[in-house]
Amino acid sequence: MTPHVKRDGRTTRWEQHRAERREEFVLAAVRAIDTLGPDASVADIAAEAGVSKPVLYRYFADKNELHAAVGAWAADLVLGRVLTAVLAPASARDRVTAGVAAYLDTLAAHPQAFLLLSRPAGGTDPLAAGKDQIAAKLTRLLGDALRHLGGDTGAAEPWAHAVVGLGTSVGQWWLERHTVSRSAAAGYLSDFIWHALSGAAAESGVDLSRLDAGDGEVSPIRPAEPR
Amino acid sequence: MTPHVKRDGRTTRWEQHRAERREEFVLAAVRAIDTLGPDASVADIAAEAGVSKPVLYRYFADKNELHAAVGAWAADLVLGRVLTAVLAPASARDRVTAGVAAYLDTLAAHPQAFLLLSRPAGGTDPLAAGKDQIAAKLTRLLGDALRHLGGDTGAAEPWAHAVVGLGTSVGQWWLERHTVSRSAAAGYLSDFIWHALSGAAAESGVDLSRLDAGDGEVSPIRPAEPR
DNA sequence: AGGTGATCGTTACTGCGAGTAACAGATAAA
DNA sequence: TTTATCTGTTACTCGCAGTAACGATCACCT
Repeated sequence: MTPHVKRDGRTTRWEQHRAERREEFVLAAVRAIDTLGPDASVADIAAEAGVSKPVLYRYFADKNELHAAVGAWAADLVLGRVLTAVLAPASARDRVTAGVAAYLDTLAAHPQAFLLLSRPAGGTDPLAAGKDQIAAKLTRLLGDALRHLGGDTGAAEPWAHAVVGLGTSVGQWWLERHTVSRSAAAGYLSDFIWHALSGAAAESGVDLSRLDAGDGEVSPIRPAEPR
Repeated sequence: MTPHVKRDGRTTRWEQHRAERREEFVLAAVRAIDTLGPDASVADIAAEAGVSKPVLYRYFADKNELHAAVGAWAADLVLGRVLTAVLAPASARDRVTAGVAAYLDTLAAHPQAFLLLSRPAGGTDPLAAGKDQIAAKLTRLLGDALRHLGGDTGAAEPWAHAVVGLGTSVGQWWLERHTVSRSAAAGYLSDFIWHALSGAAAESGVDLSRLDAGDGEVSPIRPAEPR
């Protein structure tokens, strides 16, 4: 891990700076997308950041990578908010409800960005990245819970993807046509998720509603692990 | 509704033919996408159909419309298969299971096309069309069931979107990494959906497992209503 | 028979947006 | 002072969506 070829101070001194600028460009992209919609061109984003295209391309190999970074940013945002809500001490059901509420709040703050989030893989890899990131976290969460309760841990991954897909789909629907209030949407959504999980638990003889917070079924929040 | 301007035989005689050719082009698009992946260009599709681009553009205003048509085609396919499974006479739970199995079978037959299906809206309207079509059908189905059972019919639409999103997300996950067998995936998926629905029903005092087929909670399959 | 209105199809273009080349200045480590 | 790496620019290439313009065919109509 020590310097490989040359690596004198002239090489290394920029590294922190690079990370900061990259982050700055991601935020500019989010701003541009919030304003211009998810089809904002690279030139638009560069303009929003106050630079010209080639500068952006020094930080991101192509548009997909930029989009992926935006996806990761959004995923961190939701994950952070939802996890703090879900891990708060309360009954299991209340925690689900709180998590869903936090989710919809976050969506409402950046509608355009989240519409982008729901446009995932062609065959290549546009920005499923964000969703996968969330799904991975959820998989661990569910897996731990299932193990703790003695259920079938194989269910963790499919269910995690189910919850993510369900969330993006309902979220998108709610963002596009606001036919119901946020709280109503949150209610329907959390009922659905709660019943799915607790019903499955009940079937293996576990009463989920007795599960309390801080129950060790989940690891603490970690600050956006590097990709 | 009688001829508006001129409409002699020379105008009308093509109408059936147009519909047939359009369908033919949709199938060619499906083939091209199955082969070349979801990023197949319009030229690729035209080549697959044995024509040149402008011909395609006589039938579809732009690429989105073509994609939307592919989405609609796929939606019809799944809807057809899933509905016949779901409407077959059996216990409610078995019907859910059968529906999910039919769904995964259909996915497996056209993986590429369905990966395309899950790449929906920018802000414009790429091919959310197909998903919306399914969601609409599901909304009616659930709405009728809820009304029949005296539940809150407002839940129908969010839940329909939840089921669609859940299905595409898990479907995509399963197509990309086949980490579990089809039947296992089907099991996890149908458990999830079944518990979500029956749990919600139970909460309003209804025992869903007593619901039998042909219960009038659903209208018969209709042959792909024109858009 | 001969004109007409619609299709069939082609090749060759425009135009936009992603990504690149090439070049010039700044700054701090060596 | 040289050197490595950043800063940034303008002006290009190139691929693909979509269009223009043209000619052929064939059944209907008069």
